[in-house]
Amino acid sequence: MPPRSDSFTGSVWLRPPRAQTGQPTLSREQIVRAAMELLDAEGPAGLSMRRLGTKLGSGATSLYWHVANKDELLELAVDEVLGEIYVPEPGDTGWRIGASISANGMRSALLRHPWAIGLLGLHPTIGPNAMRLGERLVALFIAAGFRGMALSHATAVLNSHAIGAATSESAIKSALKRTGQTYEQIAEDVEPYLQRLASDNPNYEKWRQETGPMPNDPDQVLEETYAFGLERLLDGLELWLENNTGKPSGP
Amino acid sequence: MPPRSDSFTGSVWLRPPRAQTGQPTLSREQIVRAAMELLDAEGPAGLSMRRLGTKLGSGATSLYWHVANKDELLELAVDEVLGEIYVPEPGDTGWRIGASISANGMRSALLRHPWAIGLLGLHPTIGPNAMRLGERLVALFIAAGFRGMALSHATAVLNSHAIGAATSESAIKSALKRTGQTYEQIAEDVEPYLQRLASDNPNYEKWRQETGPMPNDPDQVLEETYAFGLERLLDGLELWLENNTGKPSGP
DNA sequence: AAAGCCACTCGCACAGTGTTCGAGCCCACT
DNA sequence: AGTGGGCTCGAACACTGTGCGAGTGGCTTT
Repeated sequence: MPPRSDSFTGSVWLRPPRAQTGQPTLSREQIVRAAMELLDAEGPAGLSMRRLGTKLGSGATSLYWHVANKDELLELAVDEVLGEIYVPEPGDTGWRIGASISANGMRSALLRHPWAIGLLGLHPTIGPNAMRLGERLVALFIAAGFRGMALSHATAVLNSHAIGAATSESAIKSALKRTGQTYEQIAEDVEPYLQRLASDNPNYEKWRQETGPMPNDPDQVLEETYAFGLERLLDGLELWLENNTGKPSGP
Repeated sequence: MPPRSDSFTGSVWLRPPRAQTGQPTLSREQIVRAAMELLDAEGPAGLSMRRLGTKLGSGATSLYWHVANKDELLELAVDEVLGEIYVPEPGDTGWRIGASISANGMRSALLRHPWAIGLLGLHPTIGPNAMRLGERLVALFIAAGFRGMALSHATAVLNSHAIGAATSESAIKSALKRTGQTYEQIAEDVEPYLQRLASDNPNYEKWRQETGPMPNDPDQVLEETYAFGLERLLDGLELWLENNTGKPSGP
């Protein structure tokens, strides 16, 4: 595999595929799939080229024929994650529901593969699955009435919300998973630290009173938080549509 | 430094500080600051314990007296990034402006230190700076009229937007920086790939027509995208306030 | 049928990583 | 004067990503 050039031309997505004869024992798809399994099972630390090689029953360096380097492998894996997201066609539902389904899909795909979250900021997501996702969303928002730059912005903010929410959620879930503790146990551990901080931060007590005691099902709360934000965001987009286009927001 | 236990009690933030005598040549603050400089200058790959040691004129393993491990060092660095964010007091401005300033601050802090973005999903941000940030935002939103769970959700969605937007922005900026190309050059490189994809994705052409030609100042466009989303989000929150509290949104 | 090309695999080696361990230093307190 | 402990550090271990060059097998061309 030729070394990735410094110019963008060397990107996985632009590089022409390799010629092929016979039936190679390894394939790029197979490698990416196996890498995802390792990542899902053991997190980013669980993926090394050597382990991936042995998992595939081949030498570690054989992988480099099919993939330029580990970075590129991860880029491919991220696009595969995005491939799991379903976005409805404009005719199927109204834009609000379509957008919700899309954002929900992105959030849950990222939570299913939390290792992908930390990779999103590294390379622009321009793989085929990312593009398909983008184009579907654009179709949805065109049908809603968005035009010009607002179209681009609207799709971007929807994805941003899903990514940001998934990031925050993943942080908490990873702590729960890592320590193996329940939410209550952690709350108990953190309590004295919070007490100490509360003296510096007067509003903190008020906040705790407002939100009440820590719930024992964090998953549900996290989902509520995400859903609340999504509804507010969609409300804001709808409002913009009403004020900036002749028609109301549509069916 | 005692090894980080698996329970949450072992977290940097909960562990009692070390006793101290004499004047040690190294300090935790110094180490974190130096680490941030390396990260800012050369990205995540630029930070190794050995390099950090030599930068501080000390042995690499000396660092382990002040910091449990590299992971914890990064956790400290992330909180330091959050410490750069200014959030106004409720009395200073209306809640909308205050929230905007806060979100802008988070976005720019993350863009100043892009390495922090990928770390946000790893551990919950409960460092002192993160807490101060949260409490300030809570104060702002209490003044706005948010109560109960909605208070918590509103602060969360604001941060999520900033994080998500910074993630997407950072992805693009890192590509520009890495290749050293201009936006136009990259667009030219990617063009044939896009043409190929366009045949599968019919709406893609429509999208390009809508958004027009690629602008030569991506920074401005990215900022616009972020700002558009923020305004929509704040609109949505304001709408919620109007429908769920007696008072209007306030001054 | 022979020859050669080329897709593909892989062992070795290199430079570098995070982290542990134990030895040591030197200051503060008894 | 002596001892404890905060603090530093060198050596070592297991492991990482990856370049290089040799090797192998099947297809294509002569």
